[in-house]
Amino acid sequence: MSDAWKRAPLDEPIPELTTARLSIYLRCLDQLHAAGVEAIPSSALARHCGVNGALIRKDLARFGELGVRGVGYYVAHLRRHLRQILGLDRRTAVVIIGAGRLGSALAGYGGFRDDGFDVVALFDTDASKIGGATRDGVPIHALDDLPAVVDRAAVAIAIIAVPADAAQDVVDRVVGCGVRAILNFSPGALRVPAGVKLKNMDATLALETLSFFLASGPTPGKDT
Amino acid sequence: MSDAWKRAPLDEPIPELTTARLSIYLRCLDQLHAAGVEAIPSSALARHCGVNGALIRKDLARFGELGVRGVGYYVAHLRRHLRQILGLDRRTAVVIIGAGRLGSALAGYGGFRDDGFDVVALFDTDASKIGGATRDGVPIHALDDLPAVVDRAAVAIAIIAVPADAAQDVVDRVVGCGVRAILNFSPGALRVPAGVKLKNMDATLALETLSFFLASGPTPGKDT
DNA sequence: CTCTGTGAACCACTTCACAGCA
DNA sequence: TGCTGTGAAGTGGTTCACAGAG
Repeated sequence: MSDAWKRAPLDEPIPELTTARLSIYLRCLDQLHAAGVEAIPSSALARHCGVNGALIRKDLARFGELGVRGVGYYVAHLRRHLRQILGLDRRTAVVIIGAGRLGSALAGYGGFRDDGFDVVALFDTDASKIGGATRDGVPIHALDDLPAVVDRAAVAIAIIAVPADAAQDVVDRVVGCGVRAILNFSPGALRVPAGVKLKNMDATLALETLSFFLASGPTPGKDT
Repeated sequence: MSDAWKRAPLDEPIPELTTARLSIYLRCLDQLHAAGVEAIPSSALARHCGVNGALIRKDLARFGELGVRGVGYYVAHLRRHLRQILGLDRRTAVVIIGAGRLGSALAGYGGFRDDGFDVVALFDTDASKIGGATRDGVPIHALDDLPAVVDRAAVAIAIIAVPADAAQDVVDRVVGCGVRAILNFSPGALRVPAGVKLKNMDATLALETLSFFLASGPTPGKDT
């Protein structure tokens, strides 16, 4: 029974719901920082981003004693800390597979760049697109060039924006290049080996969820 | 198979996680149906879509006794039933607010139509776009015409694809037109009144989650 | 026999409540 | 005093295990 149990970073796994909230806290803090707020108690931050105060404290306490008793959390300090925890204190290279409409739209979205993510290239199998670039100047490569680009640009994340029937093959190739984080926009389930993180953004699934809500007599429910 | 299915205990609310899984089950069933499978036990369906068999039985049992003991579930029958539960047995009119790159890309995505969702119009405030149409022939209206179109086409779902700083205002207008289901692609939290279902598809949030995974020593975890 | 439907156990996350520090 | 950090209680969803229908 040891007494000195330091709240060292990551001694136990962090629930994904917690990490999603960290991003939300960070956005609130950005606003507060811009508004010149220096410190804020969990209760006020909670009201600001619509969650329970105790939950914020528990979430943050996982990463050390970030707060100050009697005061709350120093905005600038916590902001810096969260950015570091989320890996936003450095830039991350991202590739998009599929230079169709969705892939091109995502490549041109400035929100990613502002957040530390650089879309360094798109990939496609359409010969008429290969060698070109999007309207924003992001080059479009042949899918076969993926390993070389991933290696050269130290790509950490791949975004999948290809038709459903090509998605699994693309994922396999991406994983084969050593990419361990994938954001998938295509519908349907994809398999990835252990150690690779796959996050799905399935718009069709979301529409069906809304359709169910409408079909089953709109009962007031929580939003997501 | 008898049509004498009992009206399920819909007296208690259905968890959203359950409804998301219903969509997944349905997709599996579509494949099985195409493959000519007539009936399938929960254990096999479970393996097929990567969840626990008991969970499938619990999910489905909420809507009545859909299975047959000793046999499993009849594919065609269950498929029809799930489509009805999810409200996919009829077509649903959808509008997209924001005729930028993302909005246009979504308007042209055939997957929605195949699933029963018709994108009937886009809306924008850019005068140079208003009165035109997307490459797929979907008309682009002025945002001020929203109430008229929603009314005329019986629009049930709105997709938000506008910049973050315009999102809340757009949502308020959409809700004001009587639309009670919203799919939001813009980052940040939005407020909707009770009785309106809001579903967020925040790509930046997803990228940050992946970034956290990469930053905190990729521990093998479940995918989403 | 096989497989569903379901109570009970289990587990994960959230909220409550309060000791303790500034 | 006001607030954080945290054990304890509460909540909700998943898995287990089995009675019972076909």
